[in-house]
Amino acid sequence: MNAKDVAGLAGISVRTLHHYDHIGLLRPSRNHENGYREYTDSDLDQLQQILFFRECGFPLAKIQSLLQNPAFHREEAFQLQRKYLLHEKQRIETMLNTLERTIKSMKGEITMSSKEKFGGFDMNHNPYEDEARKLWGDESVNRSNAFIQSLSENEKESVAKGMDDLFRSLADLRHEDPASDIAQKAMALMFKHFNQNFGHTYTPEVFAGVGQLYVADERFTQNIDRYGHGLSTFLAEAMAIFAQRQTK
Amino acid sequence: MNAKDVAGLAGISVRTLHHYDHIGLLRPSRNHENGYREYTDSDLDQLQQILFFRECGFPLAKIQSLLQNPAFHREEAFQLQRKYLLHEKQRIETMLNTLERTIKSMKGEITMSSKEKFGGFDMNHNPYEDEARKLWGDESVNRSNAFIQSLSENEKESVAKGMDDLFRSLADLRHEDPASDIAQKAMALMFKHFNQNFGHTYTPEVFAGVGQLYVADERFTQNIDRYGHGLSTFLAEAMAIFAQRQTK
DNA sequence: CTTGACTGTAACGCAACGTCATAGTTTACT
DNA sequence: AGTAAACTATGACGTTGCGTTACAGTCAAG
Repeated sequence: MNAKDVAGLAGISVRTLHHYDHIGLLRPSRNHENGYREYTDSDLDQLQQILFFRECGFPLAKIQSLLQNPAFHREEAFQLQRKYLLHEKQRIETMLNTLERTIKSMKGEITMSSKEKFGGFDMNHNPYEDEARKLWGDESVNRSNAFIQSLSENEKESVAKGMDDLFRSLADLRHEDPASDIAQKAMALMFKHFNQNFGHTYTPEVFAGVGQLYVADERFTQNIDRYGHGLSTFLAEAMAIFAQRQTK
Repeated sequence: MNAKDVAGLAGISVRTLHHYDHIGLLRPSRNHENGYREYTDSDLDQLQQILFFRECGFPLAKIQSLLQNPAFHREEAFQLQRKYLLHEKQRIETMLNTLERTIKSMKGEITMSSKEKFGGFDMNHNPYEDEARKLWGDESVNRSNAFIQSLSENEKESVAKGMDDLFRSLADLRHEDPASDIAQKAMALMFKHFNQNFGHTYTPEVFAGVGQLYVADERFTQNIDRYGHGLSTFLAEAMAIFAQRQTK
């Protein structure tokens, strides 16, 4: 799908897509002949996420770090966005109330205090940023997450892409033996996927480190286990075994 | 009332008030001793209007020109804002729908077309700008409105302030003889008010010209007559008589 | 009478694009 | 086939609506 059609679909401008590409928020693949942008269905899903978060008032940079975070969980994101939209709806209803009361007070039917006249305007601090931080962390998580830190800005962008799919496809394996053939083959794929997304700067040691992070940091544990109970423990072990076998 | 309290009331920052003062959108009076800003109740009403329009997505410059326009009508503005808020509420409900369907489609319960995934995002062209233009015009009206054009930017700001009150207080006079004492005294007050708000660049001839504009341009006619049927005609005559008596 | 909270202006900074300008590409139509 | 119209890409600068210092005067409390 080309940029123009995507823009039309999503109700945004082509320039906006260029911008998101430029800052690394949404990097579509390119037609190798002419360099034109080509958006896949997965890109569209990402764009939807981006626009939802944008609607919730998140700055693009924060959206980027959220989507990049390995602990990011799509359904949880949707629930957060739902909360925000319900809150917004409430605010708008308050403003409608304020409006109608203001009209009445103009006509002298009622009187309004100064405070009342601004009911619904206060949209200053959305608690959603904080909540998002609690859910997926941001700098603090990234700081503990040394291997992400080691990446250049240019490499960071595509980390989260496919993370969701990955965990989901791995969920069914969690009752297998971490050392089993099938589990280890999956780890090989995961390693490959990580390396592709992290720009080939990925050693088996770091890979195992991430596995440890999955059980050590409960934010990761909780989110990963949502794909299947015990998945994080399984992954930690399987990743460790994989790394061990790689290095010797 | 000082800036800090106003900001707290309206849920905005003091810097925002400074900004609105700077661009001439809301110029409070000053404490002559120390130059501190002092907001009257009327200023608060103006601020409420500004915030409503801002909420509707109007750029500050357009808000300014709207509020400046002599044909501006407060209740009509409220109705327009009400329309917008209802539209917004609708849009949010659509997005909530999109969200819930997306979650379901994620779980494989349903399938969604690409178009569906972006339901509710298109908030590109709000028809409210156009509607506002139809209601009160903008450049086109200002252009026909030569006396406004002749003013410096610095003088323009406070034009609309009190316009509403003025028309309302004049409405009851519309059945009087335009040449009567009471009518002419009202015209004297109106002339004074205009001069104060237009920065003393106001001659009786221009004053009469404005009166002609009130009956010549139906946008003015319609809006003014909303304060009382026949008010525009009455004003045109009374203003002409007043001007005539002033010049000889 | 000093300290701290508050006020002012001025100036730069910033996010998220809009808006050219310039140039290669594809489509549509003679 | 030729050519105009429509689309694409990449800079690069412009714009809106404030946030954020920086620096200075002012006022209330101890």
